[in-house]
Amino acid sequence: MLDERTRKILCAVVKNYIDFPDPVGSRTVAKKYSFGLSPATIRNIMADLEDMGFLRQPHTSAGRVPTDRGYRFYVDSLVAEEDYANQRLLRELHKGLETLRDNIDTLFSETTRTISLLSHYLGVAMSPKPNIATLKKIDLLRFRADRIAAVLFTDDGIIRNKVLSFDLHMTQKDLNRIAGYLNSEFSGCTFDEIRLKILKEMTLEKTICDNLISNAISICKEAFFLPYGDLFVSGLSEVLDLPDFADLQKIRELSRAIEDKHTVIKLLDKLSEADGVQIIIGSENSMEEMKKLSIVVSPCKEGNRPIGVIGIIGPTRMNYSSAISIVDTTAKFISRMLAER
Amino acid sequence: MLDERTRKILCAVVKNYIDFPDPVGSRTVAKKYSFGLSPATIRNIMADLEDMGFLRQPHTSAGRVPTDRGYRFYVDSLVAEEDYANQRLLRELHKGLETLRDNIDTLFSETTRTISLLSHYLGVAMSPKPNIATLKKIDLLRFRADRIAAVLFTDDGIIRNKVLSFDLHMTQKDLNRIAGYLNSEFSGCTFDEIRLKILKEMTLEKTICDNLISNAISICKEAFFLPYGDLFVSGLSEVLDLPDFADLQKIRELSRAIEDKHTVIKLLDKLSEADGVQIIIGSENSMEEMKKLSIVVSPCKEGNRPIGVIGIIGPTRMNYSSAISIVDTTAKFISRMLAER
DNA sequence: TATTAGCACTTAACCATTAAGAGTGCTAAA
DNA sequence: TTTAGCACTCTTAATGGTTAAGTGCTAATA
Repeated sequence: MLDERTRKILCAVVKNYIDFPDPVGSRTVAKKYSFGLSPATIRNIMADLEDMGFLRQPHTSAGRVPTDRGYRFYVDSLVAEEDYANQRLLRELHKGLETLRDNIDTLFSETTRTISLLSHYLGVAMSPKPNIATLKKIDLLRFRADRIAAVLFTDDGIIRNKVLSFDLHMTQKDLNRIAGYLNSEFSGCTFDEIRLKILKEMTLEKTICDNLISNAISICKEAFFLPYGDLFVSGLSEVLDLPDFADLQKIRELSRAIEDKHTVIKLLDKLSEADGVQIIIGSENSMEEMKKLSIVVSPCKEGNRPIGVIGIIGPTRMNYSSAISIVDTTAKFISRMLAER
Repeated sequence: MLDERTRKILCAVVKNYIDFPDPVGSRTVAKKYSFGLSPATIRNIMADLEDMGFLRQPHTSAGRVPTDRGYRFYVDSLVAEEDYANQRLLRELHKGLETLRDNIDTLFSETTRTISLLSHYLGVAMSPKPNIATLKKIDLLRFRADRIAAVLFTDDGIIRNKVLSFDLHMTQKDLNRIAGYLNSEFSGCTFDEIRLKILKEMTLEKTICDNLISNAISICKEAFFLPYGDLFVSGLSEVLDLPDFADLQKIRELSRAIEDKHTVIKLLDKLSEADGVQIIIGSENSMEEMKKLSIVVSPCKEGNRPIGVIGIIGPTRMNYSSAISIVDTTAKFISRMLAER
């Protein structure tokens, strides 16, 4: 569709605009990216690119600026080169995160910090949601007079606990028996499956005479309904230095976007099951507040199972090359680390 | 020191400046706050107040603006009136937080959201730090091949768990015995005390022949060193609408201030042991990035024991009256809720 | 036919100037 | 002691002129 020369000029414009936040003129392209063409020729080509929707002019007689479609073209033609920066990144990750292996929340929150420091954009991470984790073991422990603490062990290696109110008095022995029953019944099932089973059990309505089972079910009703994965964002002070957010309105939009955690979680969730780095540019985004931002994310996986998502949020004028490489390296590092434990 | 009339004029200036973000002129004060004095007289008094350091002029021939000292005077003379807004606040709190009682982290993060929504400033909260909690019970559970999960119950009602690496193979029975030993030894002690005891034990150096005790100690070495209380901040998009943060530099300072979690935690920590609402105005703040911000905080207590801190961060030109009332009401609400469980 | 040089035109950004408006300090009168 | 009046200061917004960057178009050129 685009011939070689046109393609190169488009990339040159995008690249230059990423490096310097001003509209790119034909002269600049001619000078900096020795095509052996005069500004006039390049002007013609740029006008074509504008017609095709890859570039646009902020106003008549300004230089050109990439559209989201232009960025998309550039990104697709990018091969994320594993450069020396990755070495530095890996060292950084080792130093900062190695000890956090067993505390997923801290791990993810520190990861966002590291990512944002290195990329100078926002670092984001979503910790694993419980519903596809499979239960390995449940322990029930007495706690205060009328409370039970359910400690849930899952194959994602995260220990979750939930406090349940329970008016009946039960000894630790009772609880152990119930836990034993639940383990035999549910271990190996995912949380989703367990919830389904419980609902079925409850609708069966057969008068459950077995006290143990009836108690077990009331416990389950609460225990397996856990909060969704958490969202971590950091690096606001990094992006405020970018000229893209020099204007108050932009900052407002950005902060509204990242404070709407619920929507961001849903967004990241969709991306958590794919493989490798994924990029969403500006208007490609379904989330209203994000239509002027780009996202570069990668799922973290332990084996095949998604265990969270990490990524970068920044302006559409983002250094995609470096962002991709940082996200990719970090996601792989974390995946490897989690697999090793 | 200040006569009645002077005091009233000072308060009028501060109040007006809080309501409208422009320097306050003598005419405005004369008109709006019927003192029965002409602008000229008020001008004289305002000049006096400036000499005394309660007001200042942004530039010659502008109206007056309160200094930090001026705000301080105003705040000290404020009686936080429990007004109808509190009723609304309480309803809001009931609706939003009641179900979260047993999940402290979610409770605190939701609280910041509620506070920021109501106050239109930043909501902050620090969840309890573990070091002054007293241990009620510890359970040790086998987990994967070489890991042990320590589940810690404390009198602040929070269940903490920590994963320990441990190369020796131990059965659940072994662990139960060790847990029993630890419970008999440490329950009723604060984490601080426990850490001290362990250190002492370790330096005793007497060849510990008892396998159980030696294992118990290695477990303790890890188990009782827990991450510090967490900091929650939300409501950035609220404050961005304030004229006080109309300028980029201010926003940068603010975001740097709240991203430096470590320092903020230290700051809040200091305030967590006092009683009731505390207010720090601008330059009174020891934290460099906060010298242009004000903080209104209150500890949450369960009985006598601090269990966290909640508060508001905003510009020095803050509606102190409403901020105080919101923080006070919320802190009391949470304290009561925690005590009831 | 594809490229280039030249030129008129557009626009934003910058600067200085101006005028309006708000508020002060000072002085003199009440 | 308070107030009225007035000259003065400073900010803000509007105005207009200039500059620099960059375009689109046309005509010449390889």
